[in-house]
Amino acid sequence: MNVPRLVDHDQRRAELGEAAIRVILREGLAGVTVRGVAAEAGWSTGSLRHYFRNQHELQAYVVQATTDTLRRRVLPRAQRPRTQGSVVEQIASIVEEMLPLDDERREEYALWSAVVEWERQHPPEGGSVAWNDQRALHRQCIAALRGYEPVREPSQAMLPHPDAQVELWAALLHTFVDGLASQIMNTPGQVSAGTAAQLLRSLLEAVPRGPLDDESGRDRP
Amino acid sequence: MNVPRLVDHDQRRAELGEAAIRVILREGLAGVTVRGVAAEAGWSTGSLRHYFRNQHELQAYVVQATTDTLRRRVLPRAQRPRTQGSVVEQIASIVEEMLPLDDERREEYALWSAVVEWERQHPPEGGSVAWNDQRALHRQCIAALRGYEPVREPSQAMLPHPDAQVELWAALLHTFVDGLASQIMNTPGQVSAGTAAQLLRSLLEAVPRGPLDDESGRDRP
DNA sequence: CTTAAACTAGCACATGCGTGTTAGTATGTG
DNA sequence: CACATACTAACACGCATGTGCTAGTTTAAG
Repeated sequence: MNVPRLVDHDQRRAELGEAAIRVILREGLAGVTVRGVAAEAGWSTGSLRHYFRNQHELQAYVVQATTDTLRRRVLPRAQRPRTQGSVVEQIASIVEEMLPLDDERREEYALWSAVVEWERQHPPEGGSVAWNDQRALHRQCIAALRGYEPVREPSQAMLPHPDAQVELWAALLHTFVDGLASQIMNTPGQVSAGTAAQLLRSLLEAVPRGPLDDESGRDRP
Repeated sequence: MNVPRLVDHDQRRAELGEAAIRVILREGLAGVTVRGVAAEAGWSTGSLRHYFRNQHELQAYVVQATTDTLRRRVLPRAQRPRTQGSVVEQIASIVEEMLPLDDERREEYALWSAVVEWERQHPPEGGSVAWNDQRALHRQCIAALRGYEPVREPSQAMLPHPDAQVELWAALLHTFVDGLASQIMNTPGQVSAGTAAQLLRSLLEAVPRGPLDDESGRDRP
Protein backbone atom coordinates (compact mmCIF):
# COMPACT_ATOMS: atom_id res chain seq x y z
CA MET A 1 0.00 0.00 0.00
CA ASN A 2 1.27 3.44 -0.85
CA VAL A 3 2.08 5.64 2.10
CA PRO A 4 2.92 9.27 1.56
CA ARG A 5 5.22 11.47 3.57
CA LEU A 6 4.28 11.49 7.19
CA VAL A 7 4.57 14.58 9.32
CA ASP A 8 4.52 14.69 13.08
CA HIS A 9 1.38 16.72 13.58
CA ASP A 10 2.07 17.31 17.24
CA GLN A 11 5.45 18.75 16.46
CA ARG A 12 4.08 21.05 13.76
CA ARG A 13 1.38 22.25 16.09
CA ALA A 14 4.03 22.95 18.71
CA GLU A 15 5.95 25.01 16.17
CA LEU A 16 2.84 26.96 15.32
CA GLY A 17 2.18 27.35 19.03
CA GLU A 18 5.51 29.03 19.59
CA ALA A 19 4.91 31.42 16.73
CA ALA A 20 1.47 32.17 18.11
CA ILE A 21 2.94 32.93 21.53
CA ARG A 22 5.22 35.48 19.94
CA VAL A 23 2.15 36.99 18.31
CA ILE A 24 0.33 37.15 21.65
CA LEU A 25 3.24 39.00 23.21
CA ARG A 26 3.16 41.50 20.37
CA GLU A 27 -0.56 41.94 19.80
CA GLY A 28 -2.50 40.02 22.43
CA LEU A 29 -4.84 37.10 21.93
CA ALA A 30 -6.91 39.04 19.41
CA GLY A 31 -3.85 39.21 17.18
CA VAL A 32 -3.78 35.44 16.88
CA THR A 33 -5.25 35.25 13.38
CA VAL A 34 -4.77 32.51 10.84
CA ARG A 35 -2.86 34.79 8.55
CA GLY A 36 -0.85 36.44 11.31
CA VAL A 37 0.38 33.23 12.90
CA ALA A 38 1.14 31.65 9.54
CA ALA A 39 3.23 34.68 8.62
CA GLU A 40 5.01 34.65 11.98
CA ALA A 41 5.89 30.98 11.46
CA GLY A 42 6.81 31.57 7.83
CA TRP A 43 4.03 29.33 6.50
CA SER A 44 1.12 29.81 4.19
CA THR A 45 -2.39 29.90 5.57
CA GLY A 46 -3.24 26.80 3.59
CA SER A 47 -0.53 24.81 5.33
CA LEU A 48 -1.48 26.06 8.75
CA ARG A 49 -5.04 25.01 8.17
CA HIS A 50 -3.99 21.37 7.75
CA TYR A 51 -3.17 21.41 11.46
CA PHE A 52 -5.88 23.74 12.71
CA ARG A 53 -9.23 23.61 10.98
CA ASN A 54 -10.17 27.16 11.94
CA GLN A 55 -9.21 30.08 14.13
CA HIS A 56 -11.02 28.71 17.14
CA GLU A 57 -8.97 25.51 17.11
CA LEU A 58 -5.80 27.52 16.69
CA GLN A 59 -6.55 29.79 19.60
CA ALA A 60 -7.70 26.94 21.82
CA TYR A 61 -4.45 25.11 21.18
CA VAL A 62 -2.36 28.20 21.77
CA VAL A 63 -4.08 28.93 25.05
CA GLN A 64 -3.46 25.38 26.20
CA ALA A 65 0.18 25.56 25.15
CA THR A 66 0.55 28.90 26.89
CA THR A 67 -0.93 27.54 30.09
CA ASP A 68 1.48 24.61 30.04
CA THR A 69 4.45 26.87 29.33
CA LEU A 70 3.54 29.18 32.16
CA ARG A 71 3.04 26.35 34.62
CA ARG A 72 6.45 25.00 33.73
CA ARG A 73 8.14 28.36 33.99
CA VAL A 74 6.51 30.25 36.84
CA LEU A 75 5.46 27.66 39.39
CA PRO A 76 8.87 25.98 39.77
CA ARG A 77 10.52 29.36 40.06
CA ALA A 78 8.17 30.15 42.92
CA GLN A 79 9.12 26.89 44.63
CA ARG A 80 12.86 27.33 44.57
CA PRO A 81 14.13 27.58 48.15
CA ARG A 82 14.83 30.99 49.62
CA THR A 83 17.00 31.28 52.68
CA GLN A 84 17.82 34.97 52.90
CA GLY A 85 15.89 37.68 54.67
CA SER A 86 12.90 37.63 56.97
CA VAL A 87 9.91 35.41 56.38
CA VAL A 88 8.02 38.31 54.85
CA GLU A 89 10.92 38.99 52.52
CA GLN A 90 11.08 35.36 51.45
CA ILE A 91 7.37 35.15 50.78
CA ALA A 92 7.42 38.50 49.02
CA SER A 93 10.11 37.30 46.64
CA ILE A 94 7.97 34.27 45.84
CA VAL A 95 4.80 36.26 45.23
CA GLU A 96 6.76 38.71 43.10
CA GLU A 97 7.28 35.93 40.59
CA MET A 98 3.61 36.47 39.72
CA LEU A 99 3.91 40.22 39.32
CA PRO A 100 4.87 42.05 36.10
CA LEU A 101 7.83 43.80 37.72
CA ASP A 102 10.34 43.40 34.91
CA ASP A 103 10.32 42.63 31.20
CA GLU A 104 10.35 38.87 31.60
CA ARG A 105 7.48 38.81 34.06
CA ARG A 106 5.61 41.42 32.07
CA GLU A 107 5.71 38.99 29.17
CA GLU A 108 4.46 36.20 31.40
CA TYR A 109 1.72 38.43 32.66
CA ALA A 110 0.65 39.19 29.11
CA LEU A 111 0.43 35.46 28.52
CA TRP A 112 -1.62 34.91 31.68
CA SER A 113 -3.92 37.68 30.51
CA ALA A 114 -4.43 35.94 27.20
CA VAL A 115 -5.37 32.75 29.04
CA VAL A 116 -7.79 34.65 31.26
CA GLU A 117 -9.32 36.38 28.26
CA TRP A 118 -9.85 33.04 26.56
CA GLU A 119 -11.32 31.47 29.67
CA ARG A 120 -13.67 34.41 30.05
CA GLN A 121 -14.95 33.89 26.50
CA HIS A 122 -14.99 30.09 26.81
CA PRO A 123 -15.56 29.20 30.45
CA PRO A 124 -13.90 25.85 31.21
CA GLU A 125 -16.02 23.27 32.99
CA GLY A 126 -13.67 22.49 35.84
CA GLY A 127 -13.17 26.16 36.73
CA SER A 128 -10.31 28.39 35.71
CA VAL A 129 -7.00 26.53 35.64
CA ALA A 130 -5.02 29.72 35.97
CA TRP A 131 -7.04 30.88 38.97
CA ASN A 132 -6.74 27.58 40.81
CA ASP A 133 -3.00 27.40 40.25
CA GLN A 134 -2.52 30.89 41.56
CA ARG A 135 -4.77 30.32 44.53
CA ALA A 136 -2.72 27.25 45.47
CA LEU A 137 0.46 29.29 45.31
CA HIS A 138 -0.91 32.01 47.57
CA ARG A 139 -2.28 29.38 49.92
CA GLN A 140 1.22 27.95 50.25
CA CYS A 141 2.66 31.40 50.90
CA ILE A 142 0.22 32.26 53.64
CA ALA A 143 0.66 28.84 55.21
CA ALA A 144 4.41 29.37 55.30
CA LEU A 145 3.90 32.83 56.76
CA ARG A 146 1.85 31.29 59.55
CA GLY A 147 4.52 28.72 60.30
CA TYR A 148 3.16 25.66 58.49
CA GLU A 149 5.52 23.35 56.67
CA PRO A 150 5.17 23.30 52.87
CA VAL A 151 3.14 20.34 51.63
CA ARG A 152 5.05 17.53 49.96
CA GLU A 153 2.66 16.86 47.08
CA PRO A 154 1.96 19.98 45.01
CA SER A 155 -1.52 18.62 44.36
CA GLN A 156 -2.27 18.96 48.07
CA ALA A 157 -2.00 22.72 47.77
CA MET A 158 -4.98 22.66 45.43
CA LEU A 159 -7.20 21.67 48.37
CA PRO A 160 -8.39 24.07 51.05
CA HIS A 161 -6.10 24.42 54.04
CA PRO A 162 -7.47 23.15 57.38
CA ASP A 163 -6.62 26.48 59.03
CA ALA A 164 -9.48 28.80 58.08
CA GLN A 165 -7.22 31.84 58.53
CA VAL A 166 -4.93 30.45 55.88
CA GLU A 167 -7.83 30.12 53.46
CA LEU A 168 -9.05 33.62 54.22
CA TRP A 169 -5.68 35.31 53.86
CA ALA A 170 -4.80 33.28 50.82
CA ALA A 171 -7.92 34.70 49.22
CA LEU A 172 -7.09 38.22 50.39
CA LEU A 173 -3.52 37.99 49.16
CA HIS A 174 -4.55 36.43 45.86
CA THR A 175 -7.05 39.21 45.27
CA PHE A 176 -4.55 41.87 46.29
CA VAL A 177 -1.86 40.49 43.98
CA ASP A 178 -4.32 40.45 41.09
CA GLY A 179 -5.12 44.07 41.76
CA LEU A 180 -1.45 44.96 42.04
CA ALA A 181 -0.66 43.34 38.73
CA SER A 182 -3.59 45.02 37.05
CA GLN A 183 -2.58 48.44 38.36
CA ILE A 184 1.04 48.01 37.31
CA MET A 185 -0.09 47.21 33.79
CA ASN A 186 -3.02 49.60 33.46
CA THR A 187 -1.79 52.66 35.33
CA PRO A 188 2.00 52.34 35.35
CA GLY A 189 2.31 56.07 35.83
CA GLN A 190 0.56 55.76 39.20
CA VAL A 191 1.96 52.45 40.44
CA SER A 192 5.60 51.68 39.71
CA ALA A 193 7.35 48.37 40.25
CA GLY A 194 8.95 49.82 43.35
CA THR A 195 5.73 50.95 45.01
CA ALA A 196 4.16 47.64 44.11
CA ALA A 197 6.93 45.74 45.87
CA GLN A 198 6.55 47.95 48.93
CA LEU A 199 2.78 47.57 49.03
CA LEU A 200 3.12 43.81 48.77
CA ARG A 201 5.42 43.74 51.79
CA SER A 202 3.09 45.98 53.76
CA LEU A 203 0.22 43.63 53.13
CA LEU A 204 2.27 40.59 54.09
CA GLU A 205 3.22 42.34 57.34
CA ALA A 206 -0.47 42.65 58.11
CA VAL A 207 -1.14 38.93 57.83
CA PRO A 208 -1.83 37.62 61.34
CA ARG A 209 0.78 35.03 62.30
CA GLY A 210 -0.33 31.55 63.23
CA PRO A 211 0.07 29.76 66.56
CA LEU A 212 2.90 27.66 65.12
CA ASP A 213 4.93 30.63 64.00
CA ASP A 214 7.98 31.31 66.18
CA GLU A 215 9.08 34.41 64.34
CA SER A 216 6.13 36.64 65.14
CA GLY A 217 8.20 39.06 67.19
CA ARG A 218 11.36 38.61 65.22
CA ASP A 219 11.98 42.20 64.19
CA ARG A 220 10.82 43.70 67.47
CA PRO A 221 13.37 44.36 70.25
CA MET B 1 -27.04 86.65 4.07
CA ASN B 2 -28.40 83.16 3.60
CA VAL B 3 -28.19 80.89 6.62
CA PRO B 4 -29.10 77.25 6.34
CA ARG B 5 -30.57 74.96 8.94
CA LEU B 6 -28.60 75.08 12.11
CA VAL B 7 -28.03 72.06 14.29
CA ASP B 8 -26.80 72.06 17.84
CA HIS B 9 -23.56 70.17 17.42
CA ASP B 10 -23.09 69.60 21.11
CA GLN B 11 -26.48 68.03 21.38
CA ARG B 12 -25.88 65.76 18.40
CA ARG B 13 -22.57 64.70 19.86
CA ALA B 14 -24.29 63.91 23.14
CA GLU B 15 -26.82 61.76 21.26
CA LEU B 16 -24.02 59.92 19.55
CA GLY B 17 -22.28 59.57 22.88
CA GLU B 18 -25.26 57.80 24.40
CA ALA B 19 -25.47 55.42 21.48
CA ALA B 20 -21.75 54.78 21.79
CA ILE B 21 -22.12 53.97 25.49
CA ARG B 22 -24.69 51.34 24.61
CA VAL B 23 -22.20 49.92 22.15
CA ILE B 24 -19.47 49.84 24.81
CA LEU B 25 -21.75 47.92 27.14
CA ARG B 26 -22.43 45.39 24.40
CA GLU B 27 -19.02 45.06 22.76
CA GLY B 28 -16.45 47.04 24.70
CA LEU B 29 -14.45 50.05 23.56
CA ALA B 30 -13.14 48.16 20.54
CA GLY B 31 -16.74 47.89 19.32
CA VAL B 32 -16.99 51.67 19.07
CA THR B 33 -16.59 51.89 15.30
CA VAL B 34 -17.87 54.60 13.02
CA ARG B 35 -20.28 52.21 11.37
CA GLY B 36 -21.34 50.53 14.60
CA VAL B 37 -22.18 53.71 16.48
CA ALA B 38 -23.94 55.21 13.48
CA ALA B 39 -26.10 52.11 13.20
CA GLU B 40 -26.83 52.13 16.95
CA ALA B 41 -27.94 55.75 16.69
CA GLY B 42 -29.89 55.13 13.49
CA TRP B 43 -27.68 57.42 11.43
CA SER B 44 -25.53 56.98 8.38
CA THR B 45 -21.78 57.02 8.67
CA GLY B 46 -21.65 60.12 6.54
CA SER B 47 -23.81 62.03 9.00
CA LEU B 48 -21.84 60.87 11.98
CA ARG B 49 -18.66 62.06 10.43
CA HIS B 50 -19.96 65.62 10.31
CA TYR B 51 -19.64 65.63 14.09
CA PHE B 52 -16.60 63.41 14.53
CA ARG B 53 -13.89 63.65 11.93
CA ASN B 54 -12.60 60.14 12.56
CA GLN B 55 -12.78 57.18 14.91
CA HIS B 56 -10.20 58.63 17.26
CA GLU B 57 -12.27 61.75 17.83
CA LEU B 58 -15.36 59.65 18.35
CA GLN B 59 -13.73 57.41 20.92
CA ALA B 60 -12.06 60.31 22.72
CA TYR B 61 -15.41 62.03 23.06
CA VAL B 62 -17.13 58.89 24.24
CA VAL B 63 -14.48 58.18 26.85
CA GLN B 64 -14.80 61.72 28.16
CA ALA B 65 -18.58 61.47 28.26
CA THR B 66 -18.34 58.12 30.01
CA THR B 67 -15.99 59.49 32.63
CA ASP B 68 -18.34 62.38 33.32
CA THR B 69 -21.34 60.08 33.52
CA LEU B 70 -19.58 57.76 35.94
CA ARG B 71 -18.38 60.58 38.15
CA ARG B 72 -21.91 61.91 38.35
CA ARG B 73 -23.39 58.51 39.07
CA VAL B 74 -20.95 56.64 41.26
CA LEU B 75 -19.19 59.22 43.42
CA PRO B 76 -22.33 60.86 44.82
CA ARG B 77 -23.79 57.45 45.57
CA ALA B 78 -20.68 56.66 47.59
CA GLN B 79 -21.09 59.91 49.52
CA ARG B 80 -24.67 59.42 50.60
CA PRO B 81 -24.77 59.13 54.39
CA ARG B 82 -24.97 55.71 56.00
CA THR B 83 -26.09 55.37 59.57
CA GLN B 84 -26.79 51.69 59.97
CA GLY B 85 -24.38 48.96 61.03
CA SER B 86 -20.84 48.98 62.29
CA VAL B 87 -18.18 51.25 60.86
CA VAL B 88 -16.86 48.37 58.80
CA GLU B 89 -20.32 47.71 57.44
CA GLN B 90 -20.81 51.36 56.51
CA ILE B 91 -17.46 51.57 54.75
CA ALA B 92 -18.06 48.25 53.06
CA SER B 93 -21.34 49.47 51.62
CA ILE B 94 -19.55 52.52 50.24
CA VAL B 95 -16.73 50.56 48.67
CA GLU B 96 -19.24 48.12 47.20
CA GLU B 97 -20.48 50.93 45.00
CA MET B 98 -17.26 50.43 43.06
CA LEU B 99 -17.65 46.67 42.72
CA PRO B 100 -19.55 44.88 39.92
CA LEU B 101 -21.88 43.09 42.33
CA ASP B 102 -25.12 43.49 40.38
CA ASP B 103 -26.19 44.28 36.85
CA GLU B 104 -26.13 48.04 37.27
CA ARG B 105 -22.67 48.10 38.78
CA ARG B 106 -21.45 45.52 36.29
CA GLU B 107 -22.40 47.96 33.58
CA GLU B 108 -20.60 50.75 35.34
CA TYR B 109 -17.57 48.54 35.74
CA ALA B 110 -17.59 47.81 32.02
CA LEU B 111 -17.60 51.56 31.42
CA TRP B 112 -14.72 52.12 33.83
CA SER B 113 -12.83 49.40 32.00
CA ALA B 114 -13.35 51.17 28.71
CA VAL B 115 -11.96 54.37 30.24
CA VAL B 116 -8.96 52.49 31.61
CA GLU B 117 -8.35 50.84 28.26
CA TRP B 118 -8.43 54.19 26.53
CA GLU B 119 -6.11 55.76 29.08
CA ARG B 120 -3.69 52.87 28.69
CA GLN B 121 -3.57 53.45 24.93
CA HIS B 122 -3.50 57.24 25.27
CA PRO B 123 -1.85 58.09 28.59
CA PRO B 124 -3.26 61.41 29.87
CA GLU B 125 -0.72 63.97 31.00
CA GLY B 126 -2.07 64.61 34.48
CA GLY B 127 -2.24 60.94 35.35
CA SER B 128 -5.25 58.66 35.18
CA VAL B 129 -8.43 60.48 36.11
CA ALA B 130 -10.20 57.25 36.99
CA TRP B 131 -7.36 56.08 39.19
CA ASN B 132 -7.09 59.35 41.10
CA ASP B 133 -10.83 59.50 41.70
CA GLN B 134 -10.87 56.00 43.07
CA ARG B 135 -7.80 56.54 45.19
CA ALA B 136 -9.49 59.59 46.75
CA LEU B 137 -12.56 57.53 47.54
CA HIS B 138 -10.58 54.81 49.25
CA ARG B 139 -8.54 57.41 51.11
CA GLN B 140 -11.76 58.81 52.50
CA CYS B 141 -12.94 55.36 53.50
CA ILE B 142 -9.78 54.46 55.37
CA ALA B 143 -9.72 57.86 57.04
CA ALA B 144 -13.26 57.30 58.26
CA LEU B 145 -12.33 53.83 59.44
CA ARG B 146 -9.54 55.34 61.48
CA GLY B 147 -11.85 57.89 63.03
CA TYR B 148 -11.11 60.99 60.97
CA GLU B 149 -13.91 63.34 59.99
CA PRO B 150 -14.74 63.42 56.28
CA VAL B 151 -13.20 66.41 54.50
CA ARG B 152 -15.53 69.22 53.52
CA GLU B 153 -14.14 69.95 50.08
CA PRO B 154 -14.09 66.84 47.84
CA SER B 155 -10.99 68.24 46.17
CA GLN B 156 -9.13 67.86 49.47
CA ALA B 157 -9.46 64.10 49.23
CA MET B 158 -7.35 64.20 46.08
CA LEU B 159 -4.34 65.16 48.22
CA PRO B 160 -2.37 62.72 50.39
CA HIS B 161 -3.64 62.34 53.93
CA PRO B 162 -1.32 63.56 56.71
CA ASP B 163 -1.63 60.21 58.50
CA ALA B 164 0.81 57.88 56.70
CA GLN B 165 -1.20 54.85 57.76
CA VAL B 166 -4.21 56.28 55.94
CA GLU B 167 -2.17 56.63 52.76
CA LEU B 168 -0.77 53.13 53.10
CA TRP B 169 -4.09 51.43 53.73
CA ALA B 170 -5.86 53.50 51.12
CA ALA B 171 -3.38 52.11 48.63
CA LEU B 172 -3.80 48.57 49.96
CA LEU B 173 -7.58 48.81 49.87
CA HIS B 174 -7.62 50.41 46.44
CA THR B 175 -5.41 47.64 45.08
CA PHE B 176 -7.48 44.97 46.77
CA VAL B 177 -10.74 46.37 45.41
CA ASP B 178 -9.28 46.46 41.91
CA GLY B 179 -8.32 42.81 42.26
CA LEU B 180 -11.72 41.92 43.62
CA ALA B 181 -13.49 43.59 40.73
CA SER B 182 -11.21 41.94 38.21
CA GLN B 183 -11.78 38.51 39.72
CA ILE B 184 -15.55 38.94 39.82
CA MET B 185 -15.55 39.80 36.13
CA ASN B 186 -12.86 37.43 34.89
CA THR B 187 -13.49 34.34 37.00
CA PRO B 188 -17.08 34.64 38.20
CA GLY B 189 -17.23 30.90 38.69
CA GLN B 190 -14.56 31.17 41.36
CA VAL B 191 -15.50 34.45 43.03
CA SER B 192 -19.18 35.21 43.44
CA ALA B 193 -20.67 38.50 44.54
CA GLY B 194 -21.25 37.00 47.97
CA THR B 195 -17.68 35.88 48.56
CA ALA B 196 -16.44 39.20 47.25
CA ALA B 197 -18.57 41.06 49.80
CA GLN B 198 -17.25 38.82 52.57
CA LEU B 199 -13.64 39.22 51.52
CA LEU B 200 -14.04 42.97 51.44
CA ARG B 201 -15.32 42.99 55.01
CA SER B 202 -12.49 40.73 56.14
CA LEU B 203 -9.94 43.10 54.71
CA LEU B 204 -11.61 46.12 56.28
CA GLU B 205 -11.52 44.33 59.65
CA ALA B 206 -7.76 44.01 59.26
CA VAL B 207 -7.21 47.74 58.84
CA PRO B 208 -5.49 49.03 61.99
CA ARG B 209 -7.67 51.58 63.73
CA GLY B 210 -6.33 55.05 64.33
CA PRO B 211 -5.71 56.83 67.62
CA LEU B 212 -8.85 58.92 67.16
CA ASP B 213 -11.15 55.97 66.67
CA ASP B 214 -13.39 55.32 69.66
CA GLU B 215 -15.01 52.22 68.22
CA SER B 216 -11.93 50.00 68.13
CA GLY B 217 -13.24 47.58 70.72
CA ARG B 218 -16.87 47.98 69.77
CA ASP B 219 -17.68 44.37 68.96
CA ARG B 220 -15.59 42.90 71.75
CA PRO B 221 -17.17 42.15 75.13
C1' DC C 1 9.63 4.01 -12.05
C1' DT C 2 4.62 4.58 -10.73
C1' DT C 3 1.32 6.07 -7.95
C1' DA C 4 -1.72 7.31 -4.18
C1' DA C 5 -1.82 9.86 -0.29
C1' DA C 6 -0.26 13.78 2.49
C1' DC C 7 1.17 18.07 2.29
C1' DT C 8 1.93 23.04 0.35
C1' DA C 9 0.97 27.37 -1.64
C1' DG C 10 -1.90 30.36 -3.36
C1' DC C 11 -6.19 32.23 -4.90
C1' DA C 12 -11.23 33.56 -4.36
C1' DC C 13 -15.13 35.04 -1.95
C1' DA C 14 -17.72 37.33 1.59
C1' DT C 15 -17.53 40.33 5.49
C1' DG C 16 -16.29 44.33 8.17
C1' DC C 17 -13.40 48.19 8.96
C1' DG C 18 -11.69 53.55 8.40
C1' DT C 19 -11.99 57.10 5.51
C1' DG C 20 -12.65 60.22 1.34
C1' DT C 21 -15.86 61.91 -1.99
C1' DT C 22 -20.03 63.23 -4.05
C1' DA C 23 -24.76 63.82 -5.26
C1' DG C 24 -28.89 65.07 -3.08
C1' DT C 25 -31.92 67.35 0.60
C1' DA C 26 -33.46 70.65 3.94
C1' DT C 27 -33.61 75.34 5.68
C1' DG C 28 -33.73 80.17 6.66
C1' DT C 29 -32.58 84.61 4.65
C1' DG C 30 -33.19 87.89 1.02
C1' DC D 1 -39.71 82.21 -4.81
C1' DA D 2 -34.45 81.75 -5.26
C1' DC D 3 -30.39 80.42 -3.38
C1' DA D 4 -26.34 79.62 -0.56
C1' DT D 5 -25.11 76.80 2.94
C1' DA D 6 -25.43 72.97 6.47
C1' DC D 7 -26.56 68.68 6.61
C1' DT D 8 -27.64 63.70 4.93
C1' DA D 9 -27.07 59.46 2.66
C1' DA D 10 -24.75 56.59 -0.05
C1' DC D 11 -21.03 54.85 -2.49
C1' DA D 12 -15.97 53.73 -3.46
C1' DC D 13 -11.38 52.47 -2.28
C1' DG D 14 -7.97 50.03 0.24
C1' DC D 15 -7.03 46.95 3.77
C1' DA D 16 -7.52 42.89 6.89
C1' DT D 17 -9.96 38.97 8.30
C1' DG D 18 -12.03 33.77 8.18
C1' DT D 19 -12.70 30.21 5.35
C1' DG D 20 -13.38 27.19 1.14
C1' DC D 21 -11.19 25.42 -2.85
C1' DT D 22 -7.71 23.77 -6.11
C1' DA D 23 -3.60 22.96 -8.63
C1' DG D 24 0.97 21.62 -7.69
C1' DT D 25 4.67 19.13 -4.87
C1' DT D 26 6.71 15.74 -1.94
C1' DT D 27 7.11 11.16 -0.12
C1' DA D 28 7.45 6.30 0.40
C1' DA D 29 5.30 1.87 -0.71
C1' DG D 30 4.65 -1.26 -4.56
